[in-house]
Amino acid sequence: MTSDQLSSTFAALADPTRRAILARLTSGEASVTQLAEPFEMSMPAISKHLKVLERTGLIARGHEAQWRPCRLKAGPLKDVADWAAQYRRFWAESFERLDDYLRDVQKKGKKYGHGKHHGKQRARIGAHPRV
Amino acid sequence: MTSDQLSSTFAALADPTRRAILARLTSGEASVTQLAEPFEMSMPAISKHLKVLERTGLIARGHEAQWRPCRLKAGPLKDVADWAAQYRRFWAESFERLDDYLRDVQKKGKKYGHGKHHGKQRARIGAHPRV
DNA sequence: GATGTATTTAACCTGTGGGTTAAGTACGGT
DNA sequence: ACCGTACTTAACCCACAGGTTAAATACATC
Repeated sequence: MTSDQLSSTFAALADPTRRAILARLTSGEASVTQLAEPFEMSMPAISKHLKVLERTGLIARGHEAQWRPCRLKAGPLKDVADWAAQYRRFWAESFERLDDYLRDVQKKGKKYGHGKHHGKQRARIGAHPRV
Repeated sequence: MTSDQLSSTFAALADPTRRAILARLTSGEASVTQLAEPFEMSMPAISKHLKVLERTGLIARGHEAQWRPCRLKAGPLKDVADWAAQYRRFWAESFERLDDYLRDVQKKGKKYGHGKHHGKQRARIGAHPRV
């Protein structure tokens, strides 16, 4: 999972129309026209959205007569979930308090660094998350 | 959690520089200059990235002398994790096979609908995900 | 082979995202 | 008071995302 793949996945998910399409596909395969139906949007627009989702690997497309049925491919969503899970401890309430405490402690030491030589800061807890 | 908030969070996370900044902030508060240091990018560029992260609620900023220390606010990441978790069963390998089976079953029934009257499809498993 | 349906492609418009440089603001130290 | 440091704002550029309409493609049916 390269950083670029994650970037395109997030970019794809940033559009509510595309998220709605994914949601719709959880109840099964659907044709382009069926997917377009809930939206006040031209077919080519939907077609573009589907192309984005396909490039990102979030859907796969079939080829039956004149239909191009879409089905959900949730693989990249696991990457998203895994990425976000790295920050789990930072949204846990208990950690918030711990963080405040650690910040106070840190305050006693040297901060930011004035002028050219600012010491590299150390990680305080756990390993560094993947980007 | 409105759909728009989720959209801006995903949009914010779609940029690798911003994700790197978040990762850096897991090891504690940092000044803008410190955050900028790893990147071959002008300060204003970093400043803009921070503004995006702040608007999205992913960081909060302090005000100490001429420094604007940033700290991580992981709240929105929980929303991301929760959203992605809705699709958990779709990336589980076991489900893939189940899905294939169900798709075959469905194939026996009417498909897509020819002409005007295509029947509304039913959800097959569980509830509909939030968008 | 003409017609209708499903979908994509092409050409185009507009807004915005991410970068730049240059100037402005705010603060501390001497 | 002046200088250096930290950071933001302003003005600008360019690429691209998301939408449009109109035309092209692919297939099924009559």
